[in-house]
Amino acid sequence: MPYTTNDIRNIESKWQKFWETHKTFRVDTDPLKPKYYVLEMFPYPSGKIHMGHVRNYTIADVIARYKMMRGFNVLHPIGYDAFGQPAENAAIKNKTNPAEWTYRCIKQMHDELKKMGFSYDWDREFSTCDAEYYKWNQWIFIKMFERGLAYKKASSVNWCPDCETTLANEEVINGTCWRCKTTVVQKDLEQWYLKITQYAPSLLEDLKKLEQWPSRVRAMQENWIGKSYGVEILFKVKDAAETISVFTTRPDTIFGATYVVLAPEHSLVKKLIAGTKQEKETLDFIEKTANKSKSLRMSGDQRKEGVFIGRYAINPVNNEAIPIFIGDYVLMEYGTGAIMAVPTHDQRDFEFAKHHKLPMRIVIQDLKNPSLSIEDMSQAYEEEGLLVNSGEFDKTPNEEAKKKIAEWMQLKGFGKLSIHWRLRDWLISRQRYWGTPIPMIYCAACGVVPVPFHQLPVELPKDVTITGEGGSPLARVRTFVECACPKCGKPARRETDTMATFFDSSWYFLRFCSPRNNEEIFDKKDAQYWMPVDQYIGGIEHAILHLLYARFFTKFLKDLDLITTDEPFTRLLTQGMVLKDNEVMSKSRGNTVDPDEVLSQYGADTLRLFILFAAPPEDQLEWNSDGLEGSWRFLNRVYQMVEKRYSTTVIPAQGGIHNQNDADNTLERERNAAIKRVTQSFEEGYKFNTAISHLMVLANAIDKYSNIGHSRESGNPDTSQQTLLNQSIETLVLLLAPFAPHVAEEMWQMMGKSEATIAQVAWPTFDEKALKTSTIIIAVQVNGRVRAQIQITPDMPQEELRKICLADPGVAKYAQEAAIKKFIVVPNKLVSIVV
RNA sequence: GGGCGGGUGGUGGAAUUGGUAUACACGUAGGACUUAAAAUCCUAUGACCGUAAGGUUGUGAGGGUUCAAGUCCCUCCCCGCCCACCA
Repeated sequence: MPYTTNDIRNIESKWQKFWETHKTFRVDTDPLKPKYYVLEMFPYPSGKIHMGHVRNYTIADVIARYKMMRGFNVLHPIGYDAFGQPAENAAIKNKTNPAEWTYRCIKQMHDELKKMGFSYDWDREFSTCDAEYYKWNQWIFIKMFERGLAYKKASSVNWCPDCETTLANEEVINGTCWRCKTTVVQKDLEQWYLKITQYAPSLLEDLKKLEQWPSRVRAMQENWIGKSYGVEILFKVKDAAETISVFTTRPDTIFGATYVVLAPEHSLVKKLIAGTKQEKETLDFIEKTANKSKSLRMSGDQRKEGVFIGRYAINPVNNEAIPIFIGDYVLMEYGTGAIMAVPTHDQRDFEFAKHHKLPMRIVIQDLKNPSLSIEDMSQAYEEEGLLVNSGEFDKTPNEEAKKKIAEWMQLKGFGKLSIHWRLRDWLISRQRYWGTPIPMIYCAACGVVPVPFHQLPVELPKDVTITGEGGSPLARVRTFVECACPKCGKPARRETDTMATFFDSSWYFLRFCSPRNNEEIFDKKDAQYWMPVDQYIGGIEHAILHLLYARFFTKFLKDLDLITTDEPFTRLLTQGMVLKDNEVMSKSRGNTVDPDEVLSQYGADTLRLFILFAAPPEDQLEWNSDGLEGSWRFLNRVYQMVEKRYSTTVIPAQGGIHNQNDADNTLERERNAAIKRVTQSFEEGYKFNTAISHLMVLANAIDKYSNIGHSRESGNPDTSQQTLLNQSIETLVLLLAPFAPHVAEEMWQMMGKSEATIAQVAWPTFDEKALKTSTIIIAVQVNGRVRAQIQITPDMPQEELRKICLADPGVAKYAQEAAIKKFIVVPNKLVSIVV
């Protein structure tokens, strides 16, 4: 019977219904069974799933199903990262409510995921916009507040004029808003921050534990956290009481410091310029810089601007008076907001010094080319060398001098060793509606007061008009804003900012452990059993933000003694992008392929199989509809193979295998080899593309064997051959089950197996002995060229092998016994003869 | 500028980690079946020379180590991603 699109629809919906009614993938905490927690990065519910989702979730599903067949208690949940701006934009556009729009999208997404046949425990499904979930966001926030990890601070923040909200540093991409690409500007605001910097040392240190993360993700996090060792050096200001502290990682160049630069916002600047001739010029410059957006200031190829402020600093190592500048290339947020400038050995200082015609002094000489001179320099010399013009440190290699000078300065009291981090505290306030309300109350008498636990959740008011203009929508809802102070009971005002959505996704994997618990954030016992996530899967775009925040929250919750693990994700897989015509598939490019259309034409199994077969999971995947057709053909072939064998005749399933001839042995070997290789591709790095190729090899072998069987003169193959054939097909179906679960179920049922669902049948095992062959073919090389293929018995002794080799005409043509210099044997692989 | 990946047939990709390069698929060509088409099946398929047997060559380029290199070492070119005035 041909296998049609209609058959597929029927088969797939039949088994989806079966899994649903039997709750096949529902799991509970069971301390007697080994657990396995597979998780994909949950989706933002935009309504439709795209190929990126399909790829991500298919990879996760195949792993989950495999682990299930290996006997693990597998937790494989799904939820929705449902807060965020698109819902507000859609609400404005469609004149609806963000909640309504979001829940409609979730429903649609839920149905699409079901059609893919993913093995989720649907009983654990939730959305972050459910009050039952975000209540615990608020709870975490208050716990952080109580420990000083959530705090309010006025500062210059990144502001997106289009979204009318603040952005975290991590959300500013090349000076633009990560969401709408509008140029980000600076604005002074009072905002809530999370003190992630307190965890910087452990976030960095514990990266070492994450051996099963891609090295590039670890490297990206390491760069982002950005630990640097250096020295804070104190420069006294000439004729003043003030001292400037500068941070440097290059103390070896201190003798070459010819000026000092402060950030324009530096707190000392106004004090130092009071009454100087340069006062007005300096103030003008500060004003000018403040109007420049931070992104513009931070882009590297900007000309370095600055002005002399009319004051001098004393270099502590040589008592030289050097001018003090303010410059836009010095950032207040990093280090101490002040630098010592060594133009000869720092490119930025070099450019600044050239522009302002400032003095330079070489303090490191190039070992290979010792004629380095200021006149000839066209750029700073940042390589290694020996110190010169550096007093007692002359002739010291600069790497060594770094340490020596740092220690010497510490001893003399000129400075102290210090460590600086690139990581900044995380700004989480958003002036938006569709997010978790920050559970804080402002009371004129009591100050900032957290909402008490029994009043949680602080629910989002339902009837709010979203216009996208005029700042936070919540601020205009009187019934929301006006409240009683929990401490003194007097009228107070509620915080109207909501949390950044990254907050929601920083701990959802814990909530999946006990999603219906309304008394606690999660059940400690459940979390203890399921955590950490054994396999996490998602896009590389989350390498920094989400993964760093999730690690931070995990560490914090561990410090609250709620969990025992300090890292959330043991193993991480970052799947590659889906491309079409060599470009990333995206709506804006208009080159998307709708999974829904593929589903209605080919069904989920074909789509799953293609997407896994076309490329290894971590690589980019080029969409190819011909390849899709190929996956369809393969499934069809296997289906017909099973149907032909099991639907018409009853086949005796009894009897052992007594392999009689080469064909029998070959098939049995291929069967075992397929089990071995497919299993390996799961256990050693998820090479699903080769796993599927091994399934195809087995299918080819079965076909070949059946064809021989039909042409046998003796007519029907005997019982043992029937059994071998059945067993091989059975193996093929079992190995196929994680990849194409619907067809596999159907075939399993057709085969009359007693188990209700193949998803719970044990994964097949192989016998190493069956992989052996009685004869093998090896290559014979003469002087590195393959000259013959010879058939030998395994592990043949060298003398015999030598005879056989030389007797081969192809070898004899190039090598005679007398001329042999070397005779190298790679056991059971090849022979290499040197003449 | 810094970090991390890559570069293999017409295409997607394999290669047991130094041991017969191109598994498996896609595509293409030829054939079978068919009134015909689709579907399916069979055969061939890195390039070059040759009717063939066979030979030469071949994993971005060039060198090296080795009996043997896609894999190791050196020099260089190109592509992708991430970070970047971070002192």
